[in-house]
Amino acid sequence: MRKKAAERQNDILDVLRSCEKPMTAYKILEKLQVDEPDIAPPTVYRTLLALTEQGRAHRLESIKAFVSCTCDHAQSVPVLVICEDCGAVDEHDGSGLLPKLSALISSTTFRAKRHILEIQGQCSACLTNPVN
Amino acid sequence: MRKKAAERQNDILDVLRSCEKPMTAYKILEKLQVDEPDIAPPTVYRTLLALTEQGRAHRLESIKAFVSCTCDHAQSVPVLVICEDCGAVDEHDGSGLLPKLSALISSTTFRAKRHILEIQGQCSACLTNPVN
DNA sequence: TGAAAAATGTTATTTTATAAAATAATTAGT
DNA sequence: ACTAATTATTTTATAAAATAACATTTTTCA
Repeated sequence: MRKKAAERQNDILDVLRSCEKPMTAYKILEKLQVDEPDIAPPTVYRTLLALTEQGRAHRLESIKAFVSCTCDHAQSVPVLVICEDCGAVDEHDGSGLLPKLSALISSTTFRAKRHILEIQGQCSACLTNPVN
Repeated sequence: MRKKAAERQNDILDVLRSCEKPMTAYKILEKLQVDEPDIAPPTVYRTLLALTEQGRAHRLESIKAFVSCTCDHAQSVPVLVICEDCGAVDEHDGSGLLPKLSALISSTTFRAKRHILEIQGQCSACLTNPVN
């Protein structure tokens, strides 16, 4: 008996929410395989593609991992702040940056479809309390 | 006879410059292997790491590829504009965005080390002349 | 010179991602 | 409601990207 896409999407969102840290596709796969041992990578990747297209999850391109969206899913410019030490990710809405960004690139001639804004560094917890 | 790191770095920069489009690590490897058939992936990755740390090349995280830097290598916030259709990449200096970015994240508590700004869309050439 | 450290090379493997084929579910026409 | 055509999903297999671990060479400097 096979699952509907929407149901799978919820399963994966549940996994992402239950782990505060970003998860790679294969980590997600492992979690799903606890209940459904036959699931294979393409199922996970396909579902993650749907989720990211809907804005319900984000892919952290710089660390090849995924998090669930914690802001407004409709926002067009998520800014993902990643702690290199503990892996925690914080999400902000970067819509306010769009005017400056458009000015920067030759926006009259380039049609932007997707903005990828990621910031890597150390979060306050890891700065305060090194060796995490 | 083995090559010095600086020489390898120049070799790879030459490859990146001679191809206007972004190159994956393995495409670079292929090019190098024309002259030096024994080169292996780690050599390429190590050299690319040095180049990106120096700011002489950039890694396009969202498409897993590399380009040579065309701006000031010292700039801290490269904005890489990628055409999804033809693959062309344009580089801009996004330092001017830093104040707004800092304001957005809790900059008093997060210490930013690296900014990843990539914009995907269609360049003017591909908009004007579809089916490239 | 020669021992220690640093840089580079090699082999093998791991991790990430997707192509292609197979199967199941759904839809639309009658 | 039945069945062919379409669409969606799963499965198998493999491709592509990245790195771990170890070996070797070069450099440094006592």
